[in-house]
Amino acid sequence: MTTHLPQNHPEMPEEINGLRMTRQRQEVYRFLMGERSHPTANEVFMRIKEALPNVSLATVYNCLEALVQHNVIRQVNFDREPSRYCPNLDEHGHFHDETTGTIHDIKFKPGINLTDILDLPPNTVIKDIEITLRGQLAAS
Amino acid sequence: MTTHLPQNHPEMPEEINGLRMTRQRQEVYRFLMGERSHPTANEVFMRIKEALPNVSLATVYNCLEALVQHNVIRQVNFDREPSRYCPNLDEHGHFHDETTGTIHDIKFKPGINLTDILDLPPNTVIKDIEITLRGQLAAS
DNA sequence: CTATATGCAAATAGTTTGCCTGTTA
DNA sequence: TAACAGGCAAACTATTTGCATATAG
Repeated sequence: MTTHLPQNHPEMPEEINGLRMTRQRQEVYRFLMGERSHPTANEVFMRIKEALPNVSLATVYNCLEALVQHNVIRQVNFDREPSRYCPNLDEHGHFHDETTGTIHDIKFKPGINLTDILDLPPNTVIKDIEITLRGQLAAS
Repeated sequence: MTTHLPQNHPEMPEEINGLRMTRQRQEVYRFLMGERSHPTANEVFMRIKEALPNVSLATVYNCLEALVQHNVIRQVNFDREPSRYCPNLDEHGHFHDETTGTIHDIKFKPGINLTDILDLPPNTVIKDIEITLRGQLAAS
């Protein structure tokens, strides 16, 4: 039975996409990688406090922003609700099930290129696309 | 030269989609209908103050929410920025040009049904779809 | 030793709420 | 006259910032 966590996770690289992986960033990243629930900053905070009791919410925000800026995770926004974070870097959308409050990744059907269906002005450089759906997942 | 606006705009119906069109809601709605710039609540507020000097920002928020709830206008959110409001009820997306800060409606190419390209779970009832793009509109 | 990251508390900004008054059906 | 809408200020909440300390290259 271990009483203390090691200072660093051995399987965690020192850097991801040029971002130095400090202990706090490691915990944030590790937690997100194992989650499909698209947690909020506060949920990440609550969870990694178990491993890092002194971590602050501001640091969690800083870590999340650093990871987003370095394309390690994605930030997902639903209306005016708190931002959520997603480890899935594939191009995909998000479905917000109003009944349960859960969020599901939505893939595109194979062979679909999103820009093909949008009537974009010429010479447009798209940096990011966000597709969010809201509705209900009826019981089958 | 008119010195005062009439109490109500003659061309404005008393009700839209079951929503009673008070003087404040009329001004908010009329302004939005003539705008393609997707104004924020504060921009609406600044503008309709010209016609209604005593209007309050809270009332503008209330009017906007009432209009959104009754499907008279749409609310558009970009990341964590202030909500914007759009009089275009057709299914469409929004492109945020980072260079100018402007927002453009993006139509879908003809014959495209959005749900056709999404790999949705069965029995899903979609209430709302939001597509937002961020990027740059290069000078042609 | 210099830059960067953390922790904490305070500040910020958009939005909402409470309460009282005014208006409308 | 009962329900709803408006105006104002205060409250709320997610997020950011300033600053002092700690850590890393």
